[in-house]
Amino acid sequence: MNYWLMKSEPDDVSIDDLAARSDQTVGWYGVRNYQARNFMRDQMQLGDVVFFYHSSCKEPGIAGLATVCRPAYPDPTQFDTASEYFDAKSTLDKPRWLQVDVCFVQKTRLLSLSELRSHPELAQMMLLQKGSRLSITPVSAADAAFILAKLC
DNA sequence: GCCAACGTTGGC
DNA sequence: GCCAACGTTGGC
Repeated sequence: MNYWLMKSEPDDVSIDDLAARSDQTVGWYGVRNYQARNFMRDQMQLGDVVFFYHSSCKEPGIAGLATVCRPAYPDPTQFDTASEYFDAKSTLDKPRWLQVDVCFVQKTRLLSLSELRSHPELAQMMLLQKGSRLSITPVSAADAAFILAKLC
């Protein structure tokens, strides 16, 4: 089992939005970065733990926990000409972009980015590296345990 | 709104 | 294959 940090803009999908869905599940659409896609394609497994991170907002940070409840499959928005995520270079038999489904586990207190940075134990987290912009990053088991302890 | 850092594109 | 120009991310 692996641990991941996945960024979502709360104006788009927040942890509350996820909790409010009838199936408490969301397809993680819109990833248009190859490295992030490859994490989903090659490494994400059913049951992996997801730290649900709110980005591009007033208080960026970890806002809840989720789990991977469907492994990678084609992101439907790449075929939707009305979508901002439409990709003309993608075809049905050769889709470029993938998504996983993520299922709500629980909302947590907000563990802010500044608080994450304040812990030297987490200094090597990919999220915290200078210039890191990836929307999906792996979290080591040790870092995950540390974060989970801080969330409770 | 600014801007640093990174990713992608496309001409050569 | 190089690399300049451009686009995007995302914290501040």
